[in-house]
Amino acid sequence: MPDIPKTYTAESYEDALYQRWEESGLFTPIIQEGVRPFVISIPPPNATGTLHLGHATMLAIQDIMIRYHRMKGIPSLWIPGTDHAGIATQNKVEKLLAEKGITRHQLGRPKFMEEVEKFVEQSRSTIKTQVKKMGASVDWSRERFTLDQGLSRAVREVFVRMYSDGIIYRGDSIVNWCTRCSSTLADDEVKYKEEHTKFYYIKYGPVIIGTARPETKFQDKVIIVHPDDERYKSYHGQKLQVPWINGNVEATFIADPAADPEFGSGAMTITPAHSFVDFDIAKRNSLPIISIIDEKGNLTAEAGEFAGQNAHDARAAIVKKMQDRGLIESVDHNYMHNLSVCYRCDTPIEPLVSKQWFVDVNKEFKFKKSNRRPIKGIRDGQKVTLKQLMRHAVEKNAITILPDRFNKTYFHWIDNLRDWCISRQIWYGHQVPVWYCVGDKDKACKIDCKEPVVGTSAPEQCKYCGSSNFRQDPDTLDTWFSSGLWTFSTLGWPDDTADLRYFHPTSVLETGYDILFFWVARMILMATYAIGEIPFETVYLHGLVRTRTGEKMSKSKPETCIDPLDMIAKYGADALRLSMIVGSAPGNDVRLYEEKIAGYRNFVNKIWNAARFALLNIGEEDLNRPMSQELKSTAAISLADKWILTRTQELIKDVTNHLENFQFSEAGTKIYDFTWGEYCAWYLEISKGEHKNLPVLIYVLKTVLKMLHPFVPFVTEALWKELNEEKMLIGEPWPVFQKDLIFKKDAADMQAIIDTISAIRSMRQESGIEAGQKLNAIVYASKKHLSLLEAKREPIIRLGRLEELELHQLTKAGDHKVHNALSQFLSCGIEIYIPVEGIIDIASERVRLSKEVENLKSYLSSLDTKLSNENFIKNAPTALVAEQREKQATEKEKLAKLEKKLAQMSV
RNA sequence: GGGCGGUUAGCUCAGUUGGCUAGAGCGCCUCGUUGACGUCGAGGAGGUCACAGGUUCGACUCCUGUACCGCCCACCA
Repeated sequence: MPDIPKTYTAESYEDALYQRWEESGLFTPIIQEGVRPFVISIPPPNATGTLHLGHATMLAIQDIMIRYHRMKGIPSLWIPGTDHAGIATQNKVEKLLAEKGITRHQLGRPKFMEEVEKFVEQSRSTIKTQVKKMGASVDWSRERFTLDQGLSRAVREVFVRMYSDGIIYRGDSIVNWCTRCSSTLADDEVKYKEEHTKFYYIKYGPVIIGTARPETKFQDKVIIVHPDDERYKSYHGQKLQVPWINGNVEATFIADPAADPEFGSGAMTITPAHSFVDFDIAKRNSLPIISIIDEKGNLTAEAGEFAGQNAHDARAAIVKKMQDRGLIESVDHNYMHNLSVCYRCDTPIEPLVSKQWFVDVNKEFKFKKSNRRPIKGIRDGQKVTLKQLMRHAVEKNAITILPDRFNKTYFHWIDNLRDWCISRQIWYGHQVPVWYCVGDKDKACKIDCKEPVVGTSAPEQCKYCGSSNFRQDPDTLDTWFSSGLWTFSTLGWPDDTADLRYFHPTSVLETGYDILFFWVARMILMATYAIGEIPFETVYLHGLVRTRTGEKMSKSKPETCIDPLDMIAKYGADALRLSMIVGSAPGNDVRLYEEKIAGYRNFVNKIWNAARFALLNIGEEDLNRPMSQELKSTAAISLADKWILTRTQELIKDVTNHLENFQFSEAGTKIYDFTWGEYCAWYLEISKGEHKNLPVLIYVLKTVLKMLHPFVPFVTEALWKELNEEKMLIGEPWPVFQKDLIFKKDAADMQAIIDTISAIRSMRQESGIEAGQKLNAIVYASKKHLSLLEAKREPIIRLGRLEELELHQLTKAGDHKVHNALSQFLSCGIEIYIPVEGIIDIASERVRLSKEVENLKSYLSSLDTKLSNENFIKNAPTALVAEQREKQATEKEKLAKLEKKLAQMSV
């Protein structure tokens, strides 16, 4: 008999098990031509530090999918990796340096980069450890990092292609500028914060204009009015002199629909260089764009005497001057507006015009079709825009988004998408693959050869002046530019590798809904553009992990913020995994707290003990005996065996279906209920009293362990070893539904026994009979049931805690009187009486009985009305009608018996 | 302003083609040393499925509207 501890202590098994898995090589799939693989690219965690519960969630869900498919015998690849996360990582390192009083500028670019790389190396190894702690069965041999040589090559390749297709361009455009990061930000890297501020109404010649930012108004020179606004129709195109902050300016009236006649005076001035809306108006009307604020946040020469001052700080003085000049009409002191701030550092965003690199999402180019798994519906060489491609991929169902409500969000995002600013003025990242000739020292370049040279590597010689001195563009690319390539750059693209050919497109992209735009959409853009394939077939979006009260978890609130590593140390990775899977629906946020994890730890321990008990009954020789044949041999098989075998087959069907349909919570719940509520609570309990059928016991245990494995890989693998299995569970085949192990009738019979025992237990306790008190039970049943009950006499007595069990055949008259007894009438026709004379007060039983009669009556009346409704009979499925009829009959019979019984008690 | 989601037992949540007297875990109450498990076992209380209409033989489930909570997008000078 194996010596197994009474409780499962996760920490003494997990690391060793993970190591065994790794050493087994099973994390690395074997390419089988002709078999479609199952592939997940991990959403690469940022190389900024540690994993949080969001990562734990994604690891749990993805590991379930990977392990399931691996067990099904499908080559399953899960590629791990990390993202360099340019801005986030640079900020982090800058903060660390600031603690030592050092700035990145003091260090200089090369030294600073060394610091970053040191930090990142550390961080990446921490992340790797944590991924292992979760039990994630990723293929470490294919681990990638967005700054790897290969991936960097992919980045340059895409950049060059896009540039030559005219999709990437360099231009002066309005961008979100973070003055602290000294960098641009993409539109979706800007967050909004509500803020109270002053709102100024200012006289501008004949009109009153409103603004919250008077410091940007120095060069406002046009008055925009709506073309249809009758008040201003005669002014269109007129010029006039207007007294302004630093003297008079010449103002022009321009008609443009952007002006809302209902708002204020219906007229407005514009500041094209510092407002996205105004910039568009200026472009439409070919108006000059004058920068008032520079990249440090200071006022430019255009501000006259205020030049050089910080724009925000100068506001008061500027307002003062306006006031002195009589320009201020009024001030609203309680104006609410949304302040835009940097999503990384919370600094207010300054929209300004700057020379940057953009991806044009509306520019047509010739689509290049993949020759392996091309997107349907678009021809090779067809002219398309990136927007159209992104829309097409999802609209035509090449990509399925789950839950599907996110389709709408996705389309809305695409429709409002503007050109993507991809250059960043930070140091950490892929440097823009663009060079500029600087000429030679002795022979300064006379020809104007300053045009950008774009290429995958530095140019050798300037085609104009022959110089080989080039300066690479100092900017780096948006992090999402490289992570957008993730599904195929990790497989070796731009080379035509075996991996790329076999594993792309990937199967499922599983991630949080919060990065649908940041990342998911960008991957669709990049894959469809660069290789003419979709990056993945299904997008599964999980919700955010929140605190018990629904707040976002934040490290600044340690009392509610849960660290996955702490939980793993305390409850085990299996428990943590379950707590994030069961009871959560896709796309919905999950509230997590410690008791929940503790609950699943209890379940993990239950699994352990279920196996432990089985093992206490199984000898070594039994374990090692092949016994698949004996399973079906009728000689040794009992009713309980047939029942549990049937239930097991049904479970295989259910769990497999749910997993195929991404219903992880449902699948988990089903195995949980089966393991605890059927296998342990009934099958094992009943087996204690009778001759054990070892083949069935072992078969069911192993089958359940297999199905549990994707959810709780550690405890199941540990037990698998105790079962003397040589191979590891991770590589076992997924259970297959076997029709010949379904015993429908026997299963129903067993259910009748279970119901009988439950009824006895419930009667005892409801009447407040002491647990130690042994009782007699008198049971009436049909001939068929009688032999069943006879056969299961032992468990009924034991589990019902009876002294004696009297069995009688039910007579047609049903006239058996058992005086002063508790009674229960089961739907299957079994009648149970427990004489309680001298044990309890019979009056309370009367009360209980009448309550039950009332219940039954109201239920029956609802059935009656339903069945007397012609339309129900006509329209409802016949099976349902039959079922309801049957129910009506049995419940009617039951009611008659209950009423009779109640009458007998009135003595 | 536009869009999306939530509202089911005291708490946290399941409930996917509309068809069982609506389920689970935790908590609560009563009880328990039965050959694995007290990280256990038995039983129980507790819900007009937010509200109001509608469609349907039938609605927690579909439609319309309302209220409250939350999220996303846009951002009115």
